[in-house]
Amino acid sequence: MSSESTAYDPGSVEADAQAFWERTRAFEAVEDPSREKFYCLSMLPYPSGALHMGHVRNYTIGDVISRYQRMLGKNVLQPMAWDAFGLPAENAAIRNNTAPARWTYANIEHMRAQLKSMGYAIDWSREFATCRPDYYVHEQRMFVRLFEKGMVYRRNAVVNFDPVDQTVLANEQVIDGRGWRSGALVEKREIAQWFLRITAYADELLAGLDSLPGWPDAVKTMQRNWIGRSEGLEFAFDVEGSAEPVRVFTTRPDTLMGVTFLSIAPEHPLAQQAAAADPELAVRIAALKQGGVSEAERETQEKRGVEIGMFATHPVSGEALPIFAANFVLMNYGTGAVMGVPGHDQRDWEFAQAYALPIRMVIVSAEVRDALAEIRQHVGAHDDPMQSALGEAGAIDVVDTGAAVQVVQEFEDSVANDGAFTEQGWVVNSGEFDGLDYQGAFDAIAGRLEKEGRGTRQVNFRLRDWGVSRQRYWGCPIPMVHCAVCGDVPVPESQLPVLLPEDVAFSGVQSPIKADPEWRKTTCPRCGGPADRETDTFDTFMESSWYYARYTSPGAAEMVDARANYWLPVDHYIGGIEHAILHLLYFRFYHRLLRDAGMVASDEPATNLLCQGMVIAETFFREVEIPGSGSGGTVMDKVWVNPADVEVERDERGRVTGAKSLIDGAALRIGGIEKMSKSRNNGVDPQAMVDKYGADTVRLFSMFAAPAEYSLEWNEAGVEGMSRFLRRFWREAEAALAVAGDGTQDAAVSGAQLDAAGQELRRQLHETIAKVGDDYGRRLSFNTIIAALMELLNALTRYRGADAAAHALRLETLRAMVLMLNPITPHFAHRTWQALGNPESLVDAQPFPVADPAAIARSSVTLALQVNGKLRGTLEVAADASREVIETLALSDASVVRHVAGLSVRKVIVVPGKIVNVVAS
RNA sequence: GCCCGGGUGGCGAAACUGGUAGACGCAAGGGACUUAAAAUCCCUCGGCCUUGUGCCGUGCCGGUUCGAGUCCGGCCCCGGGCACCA
Repeated sequence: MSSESTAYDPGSVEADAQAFWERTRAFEAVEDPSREKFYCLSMLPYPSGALHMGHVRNYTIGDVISRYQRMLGKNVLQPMAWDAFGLPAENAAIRNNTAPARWTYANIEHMRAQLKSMGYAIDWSREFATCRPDYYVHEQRMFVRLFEKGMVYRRNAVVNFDPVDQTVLANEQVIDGRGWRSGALVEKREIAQWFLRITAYADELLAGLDSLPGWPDAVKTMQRNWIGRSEGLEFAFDVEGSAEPVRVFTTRPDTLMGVTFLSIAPEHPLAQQAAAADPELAVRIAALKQGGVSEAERETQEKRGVEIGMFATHPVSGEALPIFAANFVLMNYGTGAVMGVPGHDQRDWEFAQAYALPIRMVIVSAEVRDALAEIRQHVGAHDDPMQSALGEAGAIDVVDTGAAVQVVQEFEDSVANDGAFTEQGWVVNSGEFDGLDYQGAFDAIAGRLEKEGRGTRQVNFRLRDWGVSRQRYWGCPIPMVHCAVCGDVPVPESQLPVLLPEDVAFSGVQSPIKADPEWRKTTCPRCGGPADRETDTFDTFMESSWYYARYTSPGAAEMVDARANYWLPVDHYIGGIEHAILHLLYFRFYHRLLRDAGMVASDEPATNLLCQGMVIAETFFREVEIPGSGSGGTVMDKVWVNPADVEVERDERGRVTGAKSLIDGAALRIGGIEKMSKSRNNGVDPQAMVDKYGADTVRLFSMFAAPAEYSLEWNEAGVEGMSRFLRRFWREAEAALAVAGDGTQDAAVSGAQLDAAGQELRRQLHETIAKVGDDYGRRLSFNTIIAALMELLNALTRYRGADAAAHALRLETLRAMVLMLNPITPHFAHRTWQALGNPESLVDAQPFPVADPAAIARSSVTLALQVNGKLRGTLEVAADASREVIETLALSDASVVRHVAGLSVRKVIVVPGKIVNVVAS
């Protein structure tokens, strides 16, 4: 920009600014204990091929926070890396007949260039890819050290198994209970896997949530529920004809007398014992293993059970209880067995209905308890009140107890017909425990079983240990050796890393390191005899659990070095809400592992967290006929058309009435707004948007269109609106410079020199400065920042002042606006800042503007005037007007007088600076 | 099924601590400028009617309050997660 008129050309503006930042190494962060640090971290991308809008949104939010903190004078670190191991590389390798490594590295090159074109203030000197040995060697070393500490163990666990392809499937690869490639019904299969003892930290991970005021409540609540601390009783049922009892855990020992059956996992030893003795039963039990392992599938599939022909003994009543192997009980979780209380657990209730098992009510509401007590007075204390109430109702004095009998009858009907009574209540039908409340019955029943040596009170967690074994190739090799003599032996640190070969032929049927008989051959580090390497690789959550720490210490010989404690914990972490539980829990867990290894000094990895919403877009499709399977007919299928190739049609009120293809003009159907995805072909390519409008416009739109936490609907007309705003700003600055010369003169303005319109503009400027600073720093409300700056530009455009003071005010306003816009549109700000007469670069810690309190002060305020809470007008009063004065003015207002006519005024409520409400009746 | 969110004009949204619902932007309609187009500028824009400082209106039903988009109870719908997608 110069004093002669030029159009805003984002291409050259952005290229210049990016070249300047690169040349001056503007964003390379250097540890400096004399300065306050700010570590701003965005979740690292998986290099899937090309940047998508979700990345753009995530990294723009992080960049805005980073650049704002930098303007506050902080020493900001904003790094980037690549979460480079994972399943998609294997799928792409099969599709493209290439090695996963090559595909991954090519994607990284492409996506890095795309990120750079967005102008993010990233310290690229700290970049890494997690698939490189110099990254994963640290992970392997950590693992063998954790093994020595007893934090790692190996046991059997269930996986999805495709019986046709003979492979383990990820949950994502199981669709409607079938393998995604073979279509075969998936089965559960047990295989040996490695686990990290995250449950050893369950209490701490739970308690630590209270020390995170900067995390969203939704995330903390989800994590609390996921960890799921509960207090209960673990106890044993003796089994007739078996030496081994069945152990169960329950949070509801008060319902013990309502147990009418037991459910065990199909893999439970007792089920296996029964199966071994009866081939037909073995087949039926094996059939229960059908279906995937995911909780969602398990909980929504039909509850099925097989009676195994064995009976457990009720520990109090001695009653024989049938034992079922059931598809909803998993061997991995808890004891692999649960007690069945159909009266008070909904799943057990449904199971009992399906298998005609008795439903016994042993807990009732207070109302029913009272009704039973009333009936008891009439039938005598020696009788079972419920039996009497129901069985001998006719014999009871109907006048006195009819209502009570009805209450009990309705309760019983509801449990019999509508479902279990799952609330806590009072115990009935339970002999010596009758009349106790939840806690009383818990203590009495737990106490009795403990005294008999049959059970113990236990704190139980829903959280399970972290299974880190994956039967895949493209991951970090697990550094263990299996020796026939010595068992499982960790690879000595001196022999690390265990390298993953990258130059492999990959068919997808089996991992190359499993297929290659040579790769696994090694010698036992302990006895020197022949041994096999572990051929499983780590869960890729392992890499993403500690990458944030590695950024602080590039090149360190260990995971991190002393630099980590300068930067950590992360001051602001930004990523998608879909990571609320798994990633963010592993992240918090791993930080504690680092702490307990003496590598970091803090307890939590990040003090503030922002979870951004998804990016969504309209979908369009046309229906086509494709040949149907089988007898030669056709079926309708949908062909999805990208929004970039669609023109929507509207009626004269702006409502969408239809859509047609820009390619062939064909009419299209509108499929609704959904998450951007390949399957719906509604992804909008960020690169195309940057090429067309410039990165600043794309950044501006993605920050304006919705609050960071909400879904963001991509809408190209909206992008054009953002482009218009920047062009208007550019023109306004040019016009100001055309009058004011080169803009170097002092722009300081005192309110006294300005006319009323100038004072009003200056007030709005400083109110905007105050609001925008608050929105950036405290509220993280970026859309309202942009709206406020648009309002200010509208006001500036309308301002007609023409004297020297007015021109100075224009420059003051424009300079402040450039600074306020800088975090969001940094290229644009870089150029306009210099044009406005500032020789220094904006990026060099220009302080964020500070509001002038004198400009904001008001002499009068406008109050809303209400009668009985309904708006009846407004009232202009002096800012320091007393309550009495305001009341008097309000009651004499013509509109108020009219609306209270015929009523008497009861009171007048005055909320200073806001409203006056006259209450009349 | 379970856990966590969300629902405000034709659309994205704003209303921050219970205090003037719809700022800002998009779309649409009308106008100006222009040979024309683009660009730009101006006006209108929740619904209803009796056009009034009128009535109704924040998913639905009920409650608390002088006052509810905001708080409470119940329901409906949509989205995220559910441990091997990342």
